[in-house]
Amino acid sequence: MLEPHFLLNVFPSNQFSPEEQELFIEHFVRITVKKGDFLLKEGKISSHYWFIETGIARSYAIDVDGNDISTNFYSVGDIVIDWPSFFLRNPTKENIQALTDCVCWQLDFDTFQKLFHSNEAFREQGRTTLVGSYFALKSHSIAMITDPAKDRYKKLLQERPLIAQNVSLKQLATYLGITDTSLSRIRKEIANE
Amino acid sequence: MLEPHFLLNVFPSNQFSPEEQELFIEHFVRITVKKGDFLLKEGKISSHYWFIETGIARSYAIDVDGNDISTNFYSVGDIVIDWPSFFLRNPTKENIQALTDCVCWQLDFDTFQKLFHSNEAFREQGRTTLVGSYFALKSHSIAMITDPAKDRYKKLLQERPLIAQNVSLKQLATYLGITDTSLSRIRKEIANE
DNA sequence: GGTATTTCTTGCCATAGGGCAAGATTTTAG
DNA sequence: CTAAAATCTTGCCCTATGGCAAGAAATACC
Repeated sequence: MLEPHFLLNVFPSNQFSPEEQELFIEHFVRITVKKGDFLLKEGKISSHYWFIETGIARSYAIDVDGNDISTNFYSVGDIVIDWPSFFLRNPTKENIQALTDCVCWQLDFDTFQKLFHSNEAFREQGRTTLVGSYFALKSHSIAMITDPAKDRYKKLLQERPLIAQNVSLKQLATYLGITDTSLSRIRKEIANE
Repeated sequence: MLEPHFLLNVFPSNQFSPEEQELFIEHFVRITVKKGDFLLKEGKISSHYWFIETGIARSYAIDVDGNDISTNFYSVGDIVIDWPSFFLRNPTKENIQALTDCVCWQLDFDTFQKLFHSNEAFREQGRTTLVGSYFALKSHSIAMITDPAKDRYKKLLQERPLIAQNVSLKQLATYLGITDTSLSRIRKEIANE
């Protein structure tokens, strides 16, 4: 029995016609990435984005003191994209690295533009996805102000268990805005509750 | 001598044809807002956005403990929009309030959609503006982790002096993720440098 | 112009989380 | 299978920032 194409989850039939599905799918390229490989490196202009079929990835920025700060994590079904670099055609300040071997579906900027300006449904979905990322970022950003570190970690555990359980302490900690030492203590506290 | 229309700054002639400029401008409505009035209230679905011709505004969210957290400030030339509520048609969690009397140019969702799907230049600009907001939010969010409060305040002073000098201590402080007490002390330290 | 209200400053002490370093544990790689 | 490297835990003490409350200053209002 033939598996349905992974990208049908991304372009589901309740939102896209069969013709649209076929059109979009034929423009994506399947790539595989080894653990540790980079999808994007600081200083480059991002010319692609990806949907993850299998695996986990992380984006991070390097601050003035050389510390590595996780900005996001990506797992199955997620879009992996550096929005500003991809759309503003700027050199990025972020790195995106595979934390495990990954299978991804890749689209390049020019192809994206063609689809974006020619197909209304694609356009609406693109905009919705971007706004969704914006909303997630804002929620995280507000939580950093209002919630104590332990609550932020608990939320991550609940909302993204796959991430919380498969990413190293250090990398999770910087995403939560704390040190690995503190996160270790928080885990201990939670274990004792 | 006739003043050029304010919106020509928003749709400059190096990016838009005279026909496009006229098309866009005729769809915007000029509104005035009194100090203290709300452009948007928590729970509503945002159906408009605005460009500020004169005045200052602030958006804020109320956290679980009832504290008011500033999420952004807006001054002359800025777009005032709740991206998620406007595009996802969700009830918003934010409030947007005029801090001074304001003159704004307003566009409604349906008109926006019509222009967005019919005009490529409008679409490109809309996307660029949204990505710009995303980038600003991400920068602020990373700074909250990597920079001490004093540096964050100095950056605000430098990048948005009009805001830093015209918004109350309390409202600035929550935006920076600290208390008004701490910001007061930071100001004192800076004054003594 | 004077009173009420809001905003800002400051002191005192409390606390979340950080810095460092040693040791324990787990993972990686030959 | 074993050694090296990476990751995680823990102790000790430190620092940035918070909480509260009183007084000072600025602003709004009649």
